[in-house]
Amino acid sequence: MTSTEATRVPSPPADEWVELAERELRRAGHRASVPRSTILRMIGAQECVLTAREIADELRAAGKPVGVATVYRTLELLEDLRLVQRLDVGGDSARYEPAMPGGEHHHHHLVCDACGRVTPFQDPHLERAIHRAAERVDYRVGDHDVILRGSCPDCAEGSSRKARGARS
Amino acid sequence: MTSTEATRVPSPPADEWVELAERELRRAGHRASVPRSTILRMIGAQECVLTAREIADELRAAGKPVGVATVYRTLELLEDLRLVQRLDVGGDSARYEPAMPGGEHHHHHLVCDACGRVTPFQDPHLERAIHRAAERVDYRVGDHDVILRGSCPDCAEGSSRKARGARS
DNA sequence: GTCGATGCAAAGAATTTGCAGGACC
DNA sequence: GGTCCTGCAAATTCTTTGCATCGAC
Repeated sequence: MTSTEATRVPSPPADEWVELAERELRRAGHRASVPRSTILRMIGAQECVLTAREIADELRAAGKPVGVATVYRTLELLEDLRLVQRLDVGGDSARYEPAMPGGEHHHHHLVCDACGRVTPFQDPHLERAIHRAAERVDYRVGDHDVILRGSCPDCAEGSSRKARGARS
Repeated sequence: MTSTEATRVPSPPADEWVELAERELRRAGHRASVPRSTILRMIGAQECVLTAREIADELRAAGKPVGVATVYRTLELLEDLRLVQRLDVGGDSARYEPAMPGGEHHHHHLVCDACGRVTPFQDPHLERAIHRAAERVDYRVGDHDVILRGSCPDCAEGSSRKARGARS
């Protein structure tokens, strides 16, 4: 991998994130319940973006059922504390991923139009370009989302020569 | 405005777009119906991004009521033909805006966290950075969405010194 | 013991779909 | 005249809320 290669999978903090989240939740005056901790561990363990339903389903399958409402309420809490990042890639439901409130491990996303796969990636050049762009607009910019859509390696294979053209 | 200033409101093609859309729809084997043309004109006339509900409501208010289902079906058609761009900014419903299939007039969006306003902007520098980034990943990238979130000029005014900090 | 947190089920909201009748070519 | 298109209403899906109960502090 050369220095111009975008870094794949920015490897989230996992356990580190879970502890941070529990600490921040407590600090914000919230209680530590079993269902909540279960959800936190599930989110922290996954590197991919999850929907509320996926979280609820996987926890049920794991023998630790948590009500869907609780999942949504927990995600809302975490989003307010900037501990999860909500991502709307256009599917039916919103997706969530762990985030560091300070912005470390920040990254962008590739979305496959064919299979729906979501792949995170980091790119310092792009990141700088975004910051510069943010200075040129008249909004006071805080966050940003960048989504590149196309075909993932697996799906691109099957339709290699169609070359629908990369429109801007 | 200096050369480093991002261009505000990329002024969409309006009538030009409506004609293009009708032509392309016909070319794709679809019929020209009254409700459909009405929707096309509504979309083409707006420079801001609209939700399906907004389109239906405004048309009803204008005395040209069109069923919501028809609005959705028309938007789906247009999206497939790349004549509208769907935008998920995180609200309850998806937003749509006219687009040129070739990518002309392509732009990005500023979203106000406070009032929900969506402002389009163009930025050639950012655009180039995105294209370069797209070459560094292993997806075959076609489209992209860039959303900068923060406070619009009006909303920023009221909370000027809070400076919650631009996290990356 | 108090008050936040949970779960279930009902409520809401956005979008899709089935179907009978009407419009376009 | 055969299809495609439309509108309405029912169906789906995602998310939020009300409320009685349970559990953390």
